[in-house]
Amino acid sequence: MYSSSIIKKSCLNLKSTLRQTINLSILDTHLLPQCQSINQFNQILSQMLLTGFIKDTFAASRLINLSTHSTFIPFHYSLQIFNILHNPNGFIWNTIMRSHLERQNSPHHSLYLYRLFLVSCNAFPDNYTYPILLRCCVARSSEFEGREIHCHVVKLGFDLDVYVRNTLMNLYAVCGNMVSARKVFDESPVLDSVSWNTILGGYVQMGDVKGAEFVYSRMPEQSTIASNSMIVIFGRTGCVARARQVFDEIQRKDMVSWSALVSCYEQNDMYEEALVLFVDMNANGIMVDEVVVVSAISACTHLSIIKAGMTIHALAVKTGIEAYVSLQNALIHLYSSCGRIMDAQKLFNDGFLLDQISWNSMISGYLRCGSIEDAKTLFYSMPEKDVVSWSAMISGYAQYERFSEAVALFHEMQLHGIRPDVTALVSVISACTHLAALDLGKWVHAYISKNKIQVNIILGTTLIDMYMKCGCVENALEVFYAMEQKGVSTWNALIIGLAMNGLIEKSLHMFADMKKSGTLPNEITFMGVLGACRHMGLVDEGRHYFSSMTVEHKIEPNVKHYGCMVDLLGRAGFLKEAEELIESMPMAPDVATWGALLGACRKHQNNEMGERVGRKLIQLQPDHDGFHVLLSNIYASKGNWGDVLEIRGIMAQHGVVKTPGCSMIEANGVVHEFLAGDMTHPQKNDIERMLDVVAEKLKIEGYAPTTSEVSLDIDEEEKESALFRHSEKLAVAFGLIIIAPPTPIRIMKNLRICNDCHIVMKLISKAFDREIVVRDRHRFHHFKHGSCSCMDFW
DNA sequence: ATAGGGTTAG
Repeated sequence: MYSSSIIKKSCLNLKSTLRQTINLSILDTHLLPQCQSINQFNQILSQMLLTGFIKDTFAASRLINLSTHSTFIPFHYSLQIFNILHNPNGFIWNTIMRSHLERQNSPHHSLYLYRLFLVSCNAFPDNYTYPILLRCCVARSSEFEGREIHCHVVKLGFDLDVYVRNTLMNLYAVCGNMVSARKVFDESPVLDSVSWNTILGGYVQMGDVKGAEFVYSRMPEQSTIASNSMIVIFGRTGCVARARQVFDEIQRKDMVSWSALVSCYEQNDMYEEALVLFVDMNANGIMVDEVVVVSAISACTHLSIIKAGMTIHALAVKTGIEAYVSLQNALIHLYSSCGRIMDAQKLFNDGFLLDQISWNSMISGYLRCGSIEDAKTLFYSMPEKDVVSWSAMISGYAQYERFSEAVALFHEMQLHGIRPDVTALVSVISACTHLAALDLGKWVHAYISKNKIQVNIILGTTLIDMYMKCGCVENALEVFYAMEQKGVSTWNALIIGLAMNGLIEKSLHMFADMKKSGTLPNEITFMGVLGACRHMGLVDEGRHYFSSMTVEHKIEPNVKHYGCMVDLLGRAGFLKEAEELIESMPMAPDVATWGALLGACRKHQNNEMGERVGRKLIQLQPDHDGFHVLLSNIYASKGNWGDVLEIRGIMAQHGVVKTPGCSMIEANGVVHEFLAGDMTHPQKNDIERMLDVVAEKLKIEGYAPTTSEVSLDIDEEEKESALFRHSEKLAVAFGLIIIAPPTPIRIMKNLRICNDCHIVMKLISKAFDREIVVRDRHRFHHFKHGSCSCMDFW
């Protein structure tokens, strides 16, 4: 029998052997990385449990440290080991708290453990503990908890440790409290490079250029890191030249130095410079990573240079960084905004965890290339829609003239409680303009005022345009005068709008004001000015403005300007001069130019020229309905039914269908549509009766229908009845029923108002004492007391 | 006796 002391002794020997073996062979620092799998780890762990070696705090420390640093060991495993340890030392506590923060991203657990740590036996927080805890506070962005930790630091006497002080500084800086951060900095007995970088980084993050410059200028050594920070803050505050200067002065530029400058250019809309620098960076053999590549791609997107973008994409693939989400997003944005929707779609479909911007840029990409349905499908399948998604979709509808859908979506957006941004507002107002939905337009305007939304140039101009095109000149002027900043487009909307509403003198006056204000007129402005002259037949003024374009403003007239002049001259009866002007044009006259001349021939009954021009036009654009109709009208007015039939034949041959006249009228927020001869309206009986009343009253006023323009070879009575069912007459009858005076009856027509309807509207305005506003495809007619604002010239 | 901690930037 062995005595117990011998057993004890041999056990001790065994233990020490084991300890040495295991300690040296497995737990030694240099051999630790050899543990490569959970199996190997389990072997070590079970050996230690079996031998009781686990109770050795030093060995346990190594083990815990190993486990928390190995990705193949789940964190809860480490936690279990921690829980069976009897007396974890400070090192173990620190390790497990750090692991909670870094691996679990649960800083609150670390802070909770700290409380247990404080009351545990045989272990005390040390100077390593506090940087961890302070990082936890940063992760929770809790300055309050940070202050508490700061108190402990001071009480326990660790506040002279430079690591602790640097972390404290960082905490205050991240929480935006630069005063406290600066206090810690200023009161530090020892400052190392990290201290300087930290305080500098704080100012950079706050966007405090002065603070950053102050720190930078006083640094004992302006490291690359610090210079990089300066490039960043100069870039963010628009000081591009200074950023460049700092960059040039860096002795040893690293990847971030280059990258920061690329991004500085990119953020300041200097996309060419950004790309040049990116190329330069490559030429200098600097490594690139996903961040700088994203900047470069974004520059390509802004410049719409798809080729460079694709080259960079290839570079990214070669570098092996193509899987980064930020890069995927940037590429999707690039491809979708450059019209390569298929490439974008592929990336999008393969993409994983793509951000909101990708969804939005796919939607705008689809819309850009006209795939509205795809955009719509994507829009409705999005997990989350933000204002940008809604705005993109609404403006897409508006751009493709799907105005009622734009308005409907705007309403839907309201129901979802999304506050519209300026883009959405602009789109919906423009939709209102086209739908003549004045009520909604006014509502949107009120919404803008109520919510104090800044009316920028675009929004203001859109509002002016809307009011002008709805015939509300006063409201338009009000918007105009209230605008702080005005652009060319603003003046243009005003000039064109006034002219359109018959206020020619005022329109030309505004043009003079515009010149006085120093805003340079452009091609559109002259469309408005010449248009104004045209509306009133101001031939001399028109000639003057036309020649002033080249002489005074250095603007070459385009086809449209010529067309306008031809129209002006032609209408005034200067047919010969008009035709000569066409022949003198430096560019090929377009269909509209000839069309203007044809219209003039019709008006001045120059049938010889009319037929010549008409035939030419039909050849030029065989599928245009208007010219056939005009020409056929010329024949019809002469009773030349044979030629009328021939034109009809040509029309049938080319499948030309006369665009049906269509008038819209808004009543109580609902837009009603009437087609010529269309009697499908639910209130058709009332309308029918009202038409009879109108006919009665007009007869008293001495009205006789102008049937000569009806080019149908039918008898007079039928002609009269067809004439009396023109869409604008149906609309006005409906308006007389449903809109109570003194509200004007507002009608919008797709074609130009015909002569007969114009007469009828004047008579109605007198006989019923109503104000009627008709907007045809050209301009406005304000009927009041039997006369029209166009003075019968249109 | 011993291991471990902090900052910044595109």
